Amino acid sequence: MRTCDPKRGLLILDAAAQLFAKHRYHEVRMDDIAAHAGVAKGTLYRYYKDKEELYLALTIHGLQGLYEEAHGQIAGPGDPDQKLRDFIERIVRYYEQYPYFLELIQRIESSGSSTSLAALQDVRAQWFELVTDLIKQLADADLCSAEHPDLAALALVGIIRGILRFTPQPWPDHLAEWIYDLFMHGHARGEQNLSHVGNGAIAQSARGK
Amino acid sequence: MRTCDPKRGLLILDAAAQLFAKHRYHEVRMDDIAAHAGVAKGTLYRYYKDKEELYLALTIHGLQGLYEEAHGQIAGPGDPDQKLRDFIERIVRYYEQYPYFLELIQRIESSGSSTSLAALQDVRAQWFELVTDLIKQLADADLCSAEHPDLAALALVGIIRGILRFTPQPWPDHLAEWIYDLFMHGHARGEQNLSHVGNGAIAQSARGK
Amino acid sequence: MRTCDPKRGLLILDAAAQLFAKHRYHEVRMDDIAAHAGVAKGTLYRYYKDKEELYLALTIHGLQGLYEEAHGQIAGPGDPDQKLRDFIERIVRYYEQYPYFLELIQRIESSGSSTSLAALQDVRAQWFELVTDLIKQLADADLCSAEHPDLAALALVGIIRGILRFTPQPWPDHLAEWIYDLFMHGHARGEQNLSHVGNGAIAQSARGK
Amino acid sequence: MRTCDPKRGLLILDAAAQLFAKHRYHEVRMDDIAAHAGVAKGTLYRYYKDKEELYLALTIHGLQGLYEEAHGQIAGPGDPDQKLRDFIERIVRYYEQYPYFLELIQRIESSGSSTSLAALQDVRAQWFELVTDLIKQLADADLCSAEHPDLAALALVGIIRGILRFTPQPWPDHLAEWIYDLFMHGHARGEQNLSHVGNGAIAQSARGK
DNA sequence: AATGAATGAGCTTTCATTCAT
DNA sequence: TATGAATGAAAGCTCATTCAT
Repeated sequence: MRTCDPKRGLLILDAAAQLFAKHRYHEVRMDDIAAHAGVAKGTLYRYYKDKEELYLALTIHGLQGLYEEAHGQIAGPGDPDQKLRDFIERIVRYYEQYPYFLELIQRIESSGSSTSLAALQDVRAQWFELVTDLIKQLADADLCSAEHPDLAALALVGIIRGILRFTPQPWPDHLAEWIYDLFMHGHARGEQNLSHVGNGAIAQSARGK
Repeated sequence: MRTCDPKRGLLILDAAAQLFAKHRYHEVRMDDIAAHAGVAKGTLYRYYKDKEELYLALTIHGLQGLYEEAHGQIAGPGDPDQKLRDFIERIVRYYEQYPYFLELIQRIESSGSSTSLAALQDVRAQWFELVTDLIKQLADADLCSAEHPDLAALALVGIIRGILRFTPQPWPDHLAEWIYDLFMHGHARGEQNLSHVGNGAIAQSARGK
Repeated sequence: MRTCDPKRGLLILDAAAQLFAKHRYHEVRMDDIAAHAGVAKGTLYRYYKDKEELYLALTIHGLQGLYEEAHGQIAGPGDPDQKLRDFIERIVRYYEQYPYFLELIQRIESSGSSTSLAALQDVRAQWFELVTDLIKQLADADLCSAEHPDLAALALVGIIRGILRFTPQPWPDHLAEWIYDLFMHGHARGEQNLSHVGNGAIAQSARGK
Repeated sequence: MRTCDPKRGLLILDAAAQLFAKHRYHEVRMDDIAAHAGVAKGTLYRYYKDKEELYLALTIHGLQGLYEEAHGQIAGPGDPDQKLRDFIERIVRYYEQYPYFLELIQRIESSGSSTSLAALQDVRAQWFELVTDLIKQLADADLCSAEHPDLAALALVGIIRGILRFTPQPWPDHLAEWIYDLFMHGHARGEQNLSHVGNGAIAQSARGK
């Protein structure tokens, strides 16, 4: 749709994000989104062809934002190991700020036939390429295995997702670092790596406080 | 949910599983499920109160099945390290056989107010307790860190989910083992461990197995 | 649509006919049709895919009915001249009974892309073929010109339509006969042909009584 | 309807005419008309109160144009028979030039409550009076029946309409003359009169013209 | 006066649920 | 008990109309 006023387009997206994060797709009514965004229902359809496209735009927007945040740094020069730490930190922070995105990202599905579905595929591919690229940089610096960087990327994202999704906010400090350690060094020899975390906020929250 | 003929109840569940795996909740119509199961639409309502309950029953059934498969072995005696390897292997196989479950498991959401929602929470808790327990066994045997077994459990499940979900089948041989390695030893020193993935079972002896 | 209960299908069609005759397409709401037919709105969609198809079915049904009434007699043996008289009579009567059809017939248009649009074309072609055939029979019996039977058919239907549509009911007796005379002998020498009508009801109604 | 710039008013009317001729009332959107006329949507409402009035103005405009073309000649002195021939010729030509009018004219319906509906009734009455008047002139000159000039008028218009509407352009030569013959002399003795249709103007002298 | 983005009433359509058979 | 036609509440979507610019 020809977005006339970009600001309003984002206003709608933001309202939708909050609702789609709390409720399932079919539980969110266009009326609700409109009311939440403070616009008329018809306006939604000026900016997005239909409910599905609004939903896709939302997911794409989220991925895009995260991608753009990370891209500049990862693509640039620098120590790959530090880049990885920063990257994880960044995602954790992004989720802290936009917790609903965590819910949205996992609802990406083989939906209909919308044209903008292709756009989503693109951003997603772009995103995974970025993560894979980061891991390749590590491998090039001999900091990790050069085998299956793609699987490693999936694993990394899986860890982050799995932990953040089921750990209630606010998350403890050093969570990002803990994730880094697990990904790089594994849980088997995690004792020494976790030492600095065991005294921090993680242990508290994880043990039910 | 006065299940009259249990066989028919499962028939319905199975039909529903296939549809819910391929399409989103709101895209699956009760008509479709009925047609797929070869029963009349009204019959669905003899076995499940409504669409939501059918959906929950489906997820619970899947989790339960996986839980029961794993429980006997994990709870029993034996080498914790071997148990973990077997456990991962088991999940990978389960997903190989019931790929739709992979989709279903991540759709567990803060749904409505259904009474059987509690049942789902229970199975899920039960399931995570099982995984956490396994990791504790490892820690007791001094095979891994004793800190944050719950976070480690989330990470493990996250890795598995992340990889299986986005890796098209057929999966490479020894995928389960690769996951085990990553989880236990991390990606940093993964080079030697990964050599066998996709090339057959070469590196098994290298790690003393 | 798989018409389950044909009786109900006609019930709906009949209700729709009355409404479409009095109001324009966009002025008739599906709610109205449902209420008029004494069924629920959803039922309409069991029998007809959408509003357009319901509308087309209606027109087709009307044409079909008129066609079938006339076909048997025209196709059979007999005096062509008498057949023509009977035919006109028949249409006039049909319109008397189903005045709404008069309105519907002229709304046949190059509408959407519905598949049943083809069906409509068929019935219409069938119908005009019937009239043309009748005129050819007259020509074969040397009762009229053999030239342009198709144009003559169009003219005949045009006369009937033009008169009936703008003449308020109840129509005078012998109207059909007057039409026959005009079509066959023209208005120039109409005086003697109309003699029997001038004393009937036509003159009364036409002159404003 | 405070028409500010009459030229623009006609521009809109012309754009609307083309669209309403090809599509049904509810299929034509104000957006379409505006786009077609090259003006903004809001402008339409400066010239016409609402969609209905725009539609009525269009029909009235068409009828008015046809009326004005014909009026001067019919009302003036001259041979009634020749006037009739000219009249039919004129309508055929008018339709040839503005085929959409043929579609519009038949969509005059018991529409809403618009005030300008009365105006339409007026033009229509005016129009039929003109035709009826012409036929009365013929009767006065003893060239046709003096009975039911109103019915004859309806029949004449019906013939023209019926033929033009369903005969694809380009129409055969002398179509107007053929219509004249049918109306005046009927189809029964049409054989000699019709011979020239499509074969050129042969039979003119035969009828003393 | 002209514009066209915003509006929202009201329409079509869907589909979970019911219930007479 | 199983059925599937009927239901109608609820949703998505449209588009004539308005009005700030």
